[in-house]
Amino acid sequence: MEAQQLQSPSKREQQKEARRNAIIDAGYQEFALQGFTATKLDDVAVRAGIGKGTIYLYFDSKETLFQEVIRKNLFPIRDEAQSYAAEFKGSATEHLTSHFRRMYQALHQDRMPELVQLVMGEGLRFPEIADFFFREIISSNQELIQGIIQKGVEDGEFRASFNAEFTQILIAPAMVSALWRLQLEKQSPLDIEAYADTHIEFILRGLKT
Amino acid sequence: MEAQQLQSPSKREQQKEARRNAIIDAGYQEFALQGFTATKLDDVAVRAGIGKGTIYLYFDSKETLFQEVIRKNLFPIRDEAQSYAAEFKGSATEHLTSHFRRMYQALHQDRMPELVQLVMGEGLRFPEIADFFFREIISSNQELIQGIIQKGVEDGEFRASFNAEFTQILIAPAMVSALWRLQLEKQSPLDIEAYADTHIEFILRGLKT
DNA sequence: TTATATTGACTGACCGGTCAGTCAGTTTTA
DNA sequence: TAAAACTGACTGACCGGTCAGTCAATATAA
Repeated sequence: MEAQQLQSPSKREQQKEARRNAIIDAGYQEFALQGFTATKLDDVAVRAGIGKGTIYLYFDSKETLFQEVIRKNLFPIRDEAQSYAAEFKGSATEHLTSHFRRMYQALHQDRMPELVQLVMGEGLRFPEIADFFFREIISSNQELIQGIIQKGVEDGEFRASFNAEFTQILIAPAMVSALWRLQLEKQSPLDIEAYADTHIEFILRGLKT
Repeated sequence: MEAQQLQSPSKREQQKEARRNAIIDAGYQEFALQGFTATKLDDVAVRAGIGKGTIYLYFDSKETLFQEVIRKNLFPIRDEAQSYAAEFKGSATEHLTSHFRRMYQALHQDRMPELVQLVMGEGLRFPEIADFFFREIISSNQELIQGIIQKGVEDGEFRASFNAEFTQILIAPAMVSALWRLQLEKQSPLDIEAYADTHIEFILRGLKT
């Protein structure tokens, strides 16, 4: 029995895992659409195709579900960025360029802009999420960029005088582009391709020796 | 009698104006502290030292009050920036430097970081506020910066190849610094002075010929 | 000047709608 | 058939918005 469980989860366990993911998925879509406070668990349940009570078999509270939604959706992005960076072969300039290109791609795919707004607008009010977000996402990205810059300095590609402590200066325009696309597109459409090009060129120019 | 009313407002009229401002003030503080959705009009009333019903003698709804709070607090900043820019004498480099210094000062004074988060997180969900914010604040600031850059290009201080359409790239790091200060200070304190210095230097380096 | 009438600013108890969270009963699985 | 999973009607707290009544400020009358 135990051996069988280790080899392949029972039908029940598979079902449970599927349910859990369905709820997180539905939560993601509703939270992204409505924001945390305005999201109704009834709607999440309908979207997941289950009864509301079932949610409470998998999560303690709306807040817990919210945290899990954020977690589950940001982890893959971080992991992918890290493994990509670890394997990258090329100059610091090339690396930085491709890192930011991938960042733009990630930030504008699917419901990421909504997630950015969610985290910035409401998420950071939850200490747990602010903590998680900083520790797992921001820090990781900062260290990654700092690593690239340091290599660039060592190789003589980048100047040493830029205070690499402040990677926010490099990243912020990308975050803002996601928010803009989401909320101010009507007032003033943004050509993300051109924006990203301009931004990356600006960064390189600011860092080059 | 009528003459007297024109010269100095009656006691009632003074009272009315004072009340209105007290409510906006109280609303500002509560909204900044709790966010729009979580703010209770009861609390606003208590803070303003009045009954809840009174709010509805001055504003149609919670949303209207919110709009007025945003408006009242952002107008002065915009106006000051505009008149300062109009009178500025000096090179484009000096002008851009001082413009951004003033922007940092404005963004980090009083409850401005909270206001930034409020607008970015919840405000933009209200089309009216997104519209107002874009039309009265962002546009104005963009045009101002574009003007400075253009002068810099004409005077040969700045390169012509930067796409000045994307002023967001220049501004975003300042906005993000306000959010950081507000929410991520615990995880990783930010030295705003040094940050602003680095940012401004980075901008100039990116624009200079 | 004093007494009376009118105005309108203000109040807070109240109402109706909403929704997170619960639990007794039902269905599914092993 | 026992246990586990699931359900959705229900509850109670919450809160934006209302309105009948109060009272201070002002206008009018005596």
